[in-house]
Amino acid sequence: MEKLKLYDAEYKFACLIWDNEPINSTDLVRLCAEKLGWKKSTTYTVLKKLCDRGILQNQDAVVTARVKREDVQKFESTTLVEKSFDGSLPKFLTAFLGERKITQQEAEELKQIIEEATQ
Amino acid sequence: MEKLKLYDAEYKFACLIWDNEPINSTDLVRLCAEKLGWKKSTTYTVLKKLCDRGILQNQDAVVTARVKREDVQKFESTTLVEKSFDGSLPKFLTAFLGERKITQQEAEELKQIIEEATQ
DNA sequence: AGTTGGGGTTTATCGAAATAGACCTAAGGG
DNA sequence: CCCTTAGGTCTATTTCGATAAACCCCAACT
Repeated sequence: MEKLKLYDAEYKFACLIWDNEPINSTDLVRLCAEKLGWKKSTTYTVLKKLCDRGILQNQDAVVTARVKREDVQKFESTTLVEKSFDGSLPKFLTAFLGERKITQQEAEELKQIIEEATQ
Repeated sequence: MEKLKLYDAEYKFACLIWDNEPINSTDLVRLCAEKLGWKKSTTYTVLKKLCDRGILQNQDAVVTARVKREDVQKFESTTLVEKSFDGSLPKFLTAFLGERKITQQEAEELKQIIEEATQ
């Protein structure tokens, strides 16, 4: 299950599905035409690839996701932190914040999340 | 100056420069051959592109960076958070941590970083 | 004068992501 | 019975990131 890597077009496509599943495939073609400017065959091509990779499924013209959005997000964020920050979350956070300032409230929220992940 | 986006090969290359600047271009060719398995022309091709984009510079065969590693890292992390998490750092953090647990010490470090960014 | 090595540029190749064209089959309506 | 439409496949085409081949200039050395 290591193919959680989605390319840009695939990711946008998957987002439409996460936001609308379960969705009929013909409706999906319409939606992609509208939101992404895709032709019918483009939609089916990408859909098939993601189905083959086990990310989505298409049964009786009903498309659903087999992989949760959070799993893909986690994969992406982990990949970035590993690639650019030695796997170090503090390094990531330092870079992300830079000179940026956050409000008291955001800070509390973040600390809460950290608290909950502390063993 | 909005072209801080580096592709994978470009990023690896830039890392070598950040780690070794200032570096003579011929030495850089050697280094890339060793570390990345690149031919001379590959090195010069990528070098030129990054110079044209203002990321690096090559003056009298001495290569240096014009953009700081931190700026690229900040751009990358910001881009990810915007693309996948609505620009919300808490959402990112939640996804990144998932079921993962962190040690007391890491938690302290993170909270410290947050503290410093709180206005 | 010929060769070697440093310092490059210009143009090409190659694979893969992104997108689409052409075509196919089955069901249903007039 | 023909035509349309839903639902889909298979095979291009286009684009671009990654990599390199071939070539060029010039200074130094022999």
